Amino acid sequence: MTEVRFYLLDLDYRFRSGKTEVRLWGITDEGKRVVLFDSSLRPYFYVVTEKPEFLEPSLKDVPGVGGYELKQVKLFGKPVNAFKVYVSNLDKLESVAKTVSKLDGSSGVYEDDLRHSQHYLLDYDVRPCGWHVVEVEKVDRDGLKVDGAYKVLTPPKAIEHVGRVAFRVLAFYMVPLPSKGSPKPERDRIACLAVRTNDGLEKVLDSERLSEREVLQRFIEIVDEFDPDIIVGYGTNRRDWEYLVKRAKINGLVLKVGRDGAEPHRSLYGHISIAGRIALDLYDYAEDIPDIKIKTLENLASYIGAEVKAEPLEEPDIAALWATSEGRRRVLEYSADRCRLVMEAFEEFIEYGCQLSNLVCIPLDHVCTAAVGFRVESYLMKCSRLFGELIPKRVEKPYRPYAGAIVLNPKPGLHENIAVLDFRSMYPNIMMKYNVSPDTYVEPGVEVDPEKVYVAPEVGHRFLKKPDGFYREALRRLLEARAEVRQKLKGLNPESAEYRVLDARQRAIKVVTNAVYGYAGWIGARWYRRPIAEATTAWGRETLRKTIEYARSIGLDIIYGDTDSIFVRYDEDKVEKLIRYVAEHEGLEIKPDAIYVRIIFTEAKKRYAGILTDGRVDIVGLEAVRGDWCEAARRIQREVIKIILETGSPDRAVEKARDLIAEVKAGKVPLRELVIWKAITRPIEEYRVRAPHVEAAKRLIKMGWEVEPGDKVGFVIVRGSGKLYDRVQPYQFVKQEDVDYSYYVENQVLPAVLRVLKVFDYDRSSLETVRQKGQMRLF
DNA sequence: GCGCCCCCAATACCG
DNA sequence: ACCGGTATTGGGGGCGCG
Repeated sequence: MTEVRFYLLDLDYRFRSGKTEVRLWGITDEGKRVVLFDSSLRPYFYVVTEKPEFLEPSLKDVPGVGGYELKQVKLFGKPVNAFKVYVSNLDKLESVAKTVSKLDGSSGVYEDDLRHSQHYLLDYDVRPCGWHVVEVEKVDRDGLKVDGAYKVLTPPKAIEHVGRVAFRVLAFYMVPLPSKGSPKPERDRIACLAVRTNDGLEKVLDSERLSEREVLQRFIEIVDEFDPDIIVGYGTNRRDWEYLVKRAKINGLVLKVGRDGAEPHRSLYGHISIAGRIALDLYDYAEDIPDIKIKTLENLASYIGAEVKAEPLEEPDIAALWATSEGRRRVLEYSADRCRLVMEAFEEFIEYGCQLSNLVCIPLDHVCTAAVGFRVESYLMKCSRLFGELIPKRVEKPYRPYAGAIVLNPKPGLHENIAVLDFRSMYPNIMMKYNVSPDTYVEPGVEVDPEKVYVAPEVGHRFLKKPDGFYREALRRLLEARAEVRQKLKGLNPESAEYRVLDARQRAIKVVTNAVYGYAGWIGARWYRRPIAEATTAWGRETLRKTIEYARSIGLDIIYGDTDSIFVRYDEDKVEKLIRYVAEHEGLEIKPDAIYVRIIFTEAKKRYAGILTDGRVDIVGLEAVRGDWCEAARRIQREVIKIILETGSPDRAVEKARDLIAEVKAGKVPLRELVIWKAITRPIEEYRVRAPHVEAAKRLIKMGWEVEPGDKVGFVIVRGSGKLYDRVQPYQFVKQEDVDYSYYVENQVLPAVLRVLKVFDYDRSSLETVRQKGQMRLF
């Protein structure tokens, strides 16, 4: 018997010699790559019953049931009896559960909808991207690409951090050679494949110097020799892995890159899995960053501050470039550069990814693709075990909207010295304060001593004051963990490795904390309870109203407010007084978040721009920060805002605006700045209207390009007659001379600029005419 | 046939 | 495949006008 300390990379399971065997893929504290086999968890599900003695005889007779035990568990906080039913053959679990659910005396089956590996993570003290200690015995298991294989004798135990894990990381970037439109693996071969490892290997496999078969062969060999723990790329879940697998097949090869010799495969959740390794797609990372409007690798690179060295290429140009030796050189350079960017972005991401994976208990490759709701849910599932809560099924419920937050009408104009006061984590703290939780909710009609419940304003939902609800406990753990991490951060050097880890940890905790309220109101949630979300926003509105009322009563001038914030004319003493009041009377923390030296409000809510004490300009909600306005309009609006905020003089902004507008009018703007990007949100045939971006998408599709929901299409408005949708072209096909500049002036730049200038009583006539040498020049 | 008004679908933002 | 609140644009229909 030996003791092994290991970091868990990934886990999967197999049916093997009559048992369901979980495979834990990890790295030991000695840097050995290992796999641990654990067959101790028998597949199971629960059946809830009111009359166990009535259900038991028939349960006994159900074929496939391999034992059961009666348990006291909870369902939405309500104690219930349930049999934990073991099933010897995992494949039969579904059908056995179905049979059992129909037995007389059954009040429903639970947890039959969880995968075996999920049960393993829930029931054992095991977390992905975390360290564990385990008692094992060495076994022989051929054909696995590991330094050691072990049988688990007693289930692993999570332990505190042992040391840094030194992952072996391989980045790759594939360039296909499309013949028409989007590249198709059945038709179009690979041009080149750039590979790079974090121990210094850099290679571009060129299908001109080698054959495509040799390129793929070499790639498989590199994976085999280097034996990476993580393989990372950009757009790999959606395209590259499937492409490589298919091209390999066409070339008579099998893309054996798994540590068990298997090919990559698509998992139940949509991402690509590679046995024993983590397949990461940084596209998913980019998707999580709202500041990146168009999710290209270049934009991700510039977001993280990485330098793009090779000239970006457009996919339609690849084939033509590949035909010449000079062009080919450029493609090769491009792929190598992109591969480097993938590796740099990986470095930026990995700490956060691991922390998130560990926190919510979803393996790293899957946590990246998982939507926020599922991350929260996974966290709650792990917490639910501490409560003896059964995990509810996802059941379809009708959508019923409910009231949300308050937004105040701003006072339009230019204001000076404005402080923004924010509630710290308002919704999570409200949920904790009033014990808002699925298991403390008292249904209408149930009689309870009014002293024992909190009653939400406006909506009247009731929640037991005691005991602590499941959400209260789950949120408390998050808030306390974050506070603890932030405390530790204070004493650390921001450059240190430990700081980076802990900072990533606190960011991960924050993301999950802030999503719990939204989760509770999501009809797809296992723990969906509309009254929970409804009560939370009701208390939120009440809290903000009371705060505003008090602020006014002490003479603070309120300029604006949204959900959990108020903007007031900064008066230090009064602000202090307000903070104390909120702490004492609401039990919540409000803090000055920012102070604007100057701030502009239009008539509209959720749109303003201000300059901070350090000179930074903040733009919120306006066209300048929207991805669906062309860059020219955004840039000119940004310029106007900047001048007004820095100088306080709208006049000067108007002058500058005239010049910039004249440039657009004269066509002195790069085409790139005229592209309008809009997302396609559904299959194209489902659109009921002829919108410009939809027409642009249709044109792309006609030319062999794939446009799927979630993709953004870039289009330009060209000269001609008819509706806009008659004059729209995908930007790739537009020549500068065809551009309809007057559209851009009238419908993009002027609206964006006037939005701001109207606040100062300018209208389009102030921008329209430019007096020059005594002459009127009209647009 | 044209301009005007209103409504609606669609998108992206804020917190 | 996280919530509700919000602003905005462009399409399209109905209406009056002559």
